[in-house]
Amino acid sequence: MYSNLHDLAEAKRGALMTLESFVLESLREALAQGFFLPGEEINEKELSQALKTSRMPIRQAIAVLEGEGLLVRIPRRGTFVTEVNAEIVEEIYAMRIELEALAVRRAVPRMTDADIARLIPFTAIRPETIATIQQHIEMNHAFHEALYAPCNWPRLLRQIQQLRTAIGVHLIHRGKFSPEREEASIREHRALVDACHNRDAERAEQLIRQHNENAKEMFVRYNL
Amino acid sequence: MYSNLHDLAEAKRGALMTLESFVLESLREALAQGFFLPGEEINEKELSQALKTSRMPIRQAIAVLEGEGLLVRIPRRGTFVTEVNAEIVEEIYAMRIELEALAVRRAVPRMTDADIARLIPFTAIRPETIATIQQHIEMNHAFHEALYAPCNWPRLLRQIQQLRTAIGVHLIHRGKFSPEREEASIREHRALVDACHNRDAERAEQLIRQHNENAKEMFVRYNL
DNA sequence: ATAAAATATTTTGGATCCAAAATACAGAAC
DNA sequence: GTTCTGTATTTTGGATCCAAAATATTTTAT
Repeated sequence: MYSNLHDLAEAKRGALMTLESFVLESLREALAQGFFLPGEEINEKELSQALKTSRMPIRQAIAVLEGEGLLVRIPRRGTFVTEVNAEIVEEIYAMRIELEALAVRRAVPRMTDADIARLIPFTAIRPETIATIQQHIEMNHAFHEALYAPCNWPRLLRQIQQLRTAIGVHLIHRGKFSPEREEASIREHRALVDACHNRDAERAEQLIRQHNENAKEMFVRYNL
Repeated sequence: MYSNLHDLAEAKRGALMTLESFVLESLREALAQGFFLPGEEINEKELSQALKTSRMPIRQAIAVLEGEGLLVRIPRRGTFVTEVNAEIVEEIYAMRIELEALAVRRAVPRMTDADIARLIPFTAIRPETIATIQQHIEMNHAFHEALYAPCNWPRLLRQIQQLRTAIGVHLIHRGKFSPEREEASIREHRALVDACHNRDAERAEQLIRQHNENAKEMFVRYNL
């Protein structure tokens, strides 16, 4: 549905330097928000009409996203949102577990009090207030971003971000919402923040590994 | 220099589906072979003349490589080969250590006898026969590719490949060649092949971590 | 009615064109 | 000689155009 995309896009129009980066940001956001189904075909013309540009910036942005692994182009056939099957989920989670462990290991000793303060609000969230998958993903995203940011390694952060988006696309559409998992997830976040507070990197790493293992477990059990 | 690039490119011309993928492969290869300096500017027009295409496929390919992190574009300024400084080397090696450990851990139990047979020739290489950085990188690349391939996870393999290329670009130009390290490296490869032969994934993982730690150590000591 | 073949339409990949921004260059002022 | 300013050139970003391939549609034959 390209009309939703149009609305979301209009918000950032003009704020960015080039039309290409405008399209890029819009597409990234749309992907993260689940406007497209995994495996869905992306039509350049429709996109260019929705975003009111020529096909050029679209083509450029699509190429970047292919490089990032979020889209797949098949020559002379078209562009498709990266498909996620059981095997790929295993692969992506395996990578995430290692990279996010690395990020936490490095972030914890570098956290300022302000960094930790930013994490506190997430521990106060009451599970009942999270009603949709979108909210869950958004909250989760914000928490993990804040948790890893102090590691201050842009490539690592970008890679984690990309792997999370790839899973997110799938989650939004096929994901069944489980209040129990939601509660457990927030409990695990709390434990993580505690470990950060004590500047216990080793414990934090262990917790983030377990957290991701649990998430994967839930994912493969209910969503595939 | 763009004339070398032209020669290397001609070899694959026509074999590929689209001009864009032809340009993409040529550029990737050129980067890996050190035709460009880290930080060097890429001129679209010159490139298109060297590869005898219009600017279109060049622009597309550059966008893909930006998505992969090998090139950086600054709006209205130009495209540059990703710069690598001491901090970035630390970051890339840290990611490599985790991801390559993961790849080996998964690859070893899945190796067929044929997979292991492919590794044997590398253990027989005599250090004296490796004379240039290029040869070193090429040999290293082939060995590691063969080592990780059986893990059969395309995203993981691609990511490792990208991180290795990013380091390689730098290594070729600034890298000082050390016969002692060369010898040690081949010894470490031999130990790795032994571990594979015994299907000892744990030992292989420990060895690849140490191998990469040593390589990083050498890199930061002599090349920065 | 179904399958195959021919035709029409859509859509991608590539080339060219144009405008605006950045860069390089030249000349003037101090 | 150096610095500032105004001009010329280069180069990127975007739009449009075109051809070839793929897809959809219609026609024809069985």
